[in-house]
Amino acid sequence: MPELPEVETIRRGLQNLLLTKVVKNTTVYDSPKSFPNDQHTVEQFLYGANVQQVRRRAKVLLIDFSSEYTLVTHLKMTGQVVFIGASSSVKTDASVRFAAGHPNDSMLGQLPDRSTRVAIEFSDGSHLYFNDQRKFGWMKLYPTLEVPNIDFMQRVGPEPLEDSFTSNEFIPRVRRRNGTTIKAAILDQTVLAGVGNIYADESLWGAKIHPATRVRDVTDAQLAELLTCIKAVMTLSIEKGGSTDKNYVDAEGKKGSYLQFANVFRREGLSCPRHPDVLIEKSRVAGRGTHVCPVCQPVPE
DNA sequence: CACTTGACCTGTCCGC
DNA sequence: TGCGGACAGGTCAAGT
Repeated sequence: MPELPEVETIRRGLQNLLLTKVVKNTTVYDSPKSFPNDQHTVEQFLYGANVQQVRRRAKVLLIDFSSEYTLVTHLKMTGQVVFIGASSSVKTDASVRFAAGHPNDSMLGQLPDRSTRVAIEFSDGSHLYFNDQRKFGWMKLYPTLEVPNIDFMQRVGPEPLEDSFTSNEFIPRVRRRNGTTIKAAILDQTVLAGVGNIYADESLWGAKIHPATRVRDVTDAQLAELLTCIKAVMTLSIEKGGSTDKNYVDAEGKKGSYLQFANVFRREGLSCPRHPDVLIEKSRVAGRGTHVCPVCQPVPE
């Protein structure tokens, strides 16, 4: 679920809340993919270190510490990050609690809970919880200088929202996947970073391209329009705090409301915004649930 | 090699 | 009501 806009929303919230926080302790629950580092490394390079900055690359969250180690987190599908401020006597509310990622009901209860994979305690008594129902996500520790050498970082494509990323670069990268469908191509993280199922469907609707169209059958002009739509959709989503289907609030008490603005995603059976009398259809493309307007996006030959 | 499918997991929803 | 199966969808490994 968390795609680029969701992780960027998380980054912005944590940047404000975590700066200068000092790590006091960590607890790893049932999370076989997290902290393969030996306990000695975690203790030596995390404990007593303070947060310098919070970065994002693609869908990966990067928390840099003064020890020149970086906490690298991938939320995959159901991961979430929850910050709870020091509150032994102070009542926990939106002013001290930040939650982002895939929402679930447990967020309204006490943490840690059944889905908690990692808990980080800071010296002021606040906590950062990494929760993940399905255990696909992970949290690992790397020397900051080695982060660019991680396999994923080596292979992941350009950031779509960089002004320097234009159709001049986008088109040849997509055409490397000429034999597959346009949806599979933009979901490929080595082509460009950060597009997941929601924004793939939304941007393809925006560019009026059927997701199952072979890349070779999409014109350069259409690809240029598609990139424009990817940028627009992601920019709007970040403004809206990302996508969530259940209610939650971030540090400022705002909801991630992008899905209210979605044109096709999870709107099967509802009317296309461009065609009030045409209903959105759902099918399966590139192994994912896929939403299209059958008039805007005619099925390819 | 290029592309597609399955595995990783758990919770939820739907039909019988 | 209970139960089995489909589904959710990011990424990597395995299969075609």
